[in-house]
Amino acid sequence: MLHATQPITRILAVEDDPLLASHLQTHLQGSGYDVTLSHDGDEGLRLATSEQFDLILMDILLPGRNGLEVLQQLRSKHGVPVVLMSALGGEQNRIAGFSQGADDYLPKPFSLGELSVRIEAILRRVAYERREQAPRESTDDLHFDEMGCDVALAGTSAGLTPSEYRVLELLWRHMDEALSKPFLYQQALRRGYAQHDRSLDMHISQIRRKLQGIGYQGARVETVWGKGYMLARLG
Amino acid sequence: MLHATQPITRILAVEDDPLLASHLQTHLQGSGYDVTLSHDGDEGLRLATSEQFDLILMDILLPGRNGLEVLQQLRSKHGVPVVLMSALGGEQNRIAGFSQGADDYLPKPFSLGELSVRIEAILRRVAYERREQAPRESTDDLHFDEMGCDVALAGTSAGLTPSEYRVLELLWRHMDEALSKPFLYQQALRRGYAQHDRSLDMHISQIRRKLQGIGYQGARVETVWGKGYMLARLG
DNA sequence: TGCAACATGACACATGACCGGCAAATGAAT
DNA sequence: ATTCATTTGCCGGTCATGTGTCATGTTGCA
Repeated sequence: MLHATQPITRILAVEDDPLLASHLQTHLQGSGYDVTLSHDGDEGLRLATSEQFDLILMDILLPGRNGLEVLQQLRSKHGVPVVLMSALGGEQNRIAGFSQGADDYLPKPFSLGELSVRIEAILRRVAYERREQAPRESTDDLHFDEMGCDVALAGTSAGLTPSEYRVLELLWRHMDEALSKPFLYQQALRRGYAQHDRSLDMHISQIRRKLQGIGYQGARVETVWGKGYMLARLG
Repeated sequence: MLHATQPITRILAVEDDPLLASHLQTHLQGSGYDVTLSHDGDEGLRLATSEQFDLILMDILLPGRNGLEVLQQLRSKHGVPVVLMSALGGEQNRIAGFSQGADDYLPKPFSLGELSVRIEAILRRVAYERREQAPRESTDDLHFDEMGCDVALAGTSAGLTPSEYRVLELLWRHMDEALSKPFLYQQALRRGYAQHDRSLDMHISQIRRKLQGIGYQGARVETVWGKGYMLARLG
């Protein structure tokens, strides 16, 4: 069940039937997801590896490369959750799908409601696992509120905007490591970096101001001249 | 398989073919359900709205009003799970059914075993959702009248409309938690959320007005900018 | 050191998305 | 036809975000 909008959940739907694809898109967008469509296996694989998605929904029977092959390629590198769909209801396919690492398998026909329920279940599980694996937070450190897109220190929240949150979260995950502008643009702002784009600088500026505003002393956003930005821990 | 714990699950089967209807009744009663038969669309709709069923099983091709129409009428008020049956196996019909809010679609011919499996699955899912959304302990607070679709405070009722009631009930069940617009649209208005849809805002506006009208002070509907709405406890 | 080229910080403003309220249109029920 | 619930369109305001400009700081080179 989707309660609040996360930093925006992105779903890649790989489905060659235009009618079904369109319905998937409409329904999932109505449920608050950012949906990208692809109509064949090769393009799907390219998108899945080049951009960042929270979940991939894929037909098995596809032109180009079939869903199981794409899944296999994906699993060799990525851990992104994958839901397979297929009209081939046979146990064979189902088992093949799961053994390749699929997270769920929907035999056609299925209802769009059913689809939503499964997707939400998987996203919930993934979020839970991530939280479990996350390094423990010390009490006097920043607290990240994934749902609310905000961070807080000892109860006072910084009032970050979603973009600011995504930037800070990236920096936080790569503590003490310089991240390039192109990388930050791609991962946090979801677009390419152009030479005179000053958006990221604005976000950095705001993040600095807001972190100072709540009196955070644990780390500082430092600029690595000509390279990018880095969140540096302070002693 | 049905639990030993009652209450008995009631199913309404709307099917004009007497032979199939009889088979459905026999089989489902054998599985422990209380089955009511109806042979045309109008009567089916009347029964579905006047009595209370846990699931409705309905043919699409019916004398009187066809299954899709009945479903549409039903969905404007009820959330009862509906399973459609049809000899028309086309994608078109299937998708039409789902987009009207059907919970499942069985292309004829189907086995009675298959039917049982699907019914079980749906009932399980609905039970699960109910549990998820179990209402919180109501103190000496608002009194929810599920049947009348209204809430009251110390005897004075707010005069909510059905939609307003469903929205408020959802917010109530998730007290102090921001609910996204897509979620509220999906759950309370039973459709997807599109960008320039103002209906929910209107309902929220009315709910605020009516709650204030009966002098309710226990909680307030707050807007979480860019996220959705939240019912926040006060005091 | 002095200078040019460029990256960055800071500010103001433009754009578009989101929200509240009103009024009118649509739809369903009687 | 009338009434009520619900949806849609519009206006004005606010917020998130991107863009343009200028000031400041850094780099590299003479």
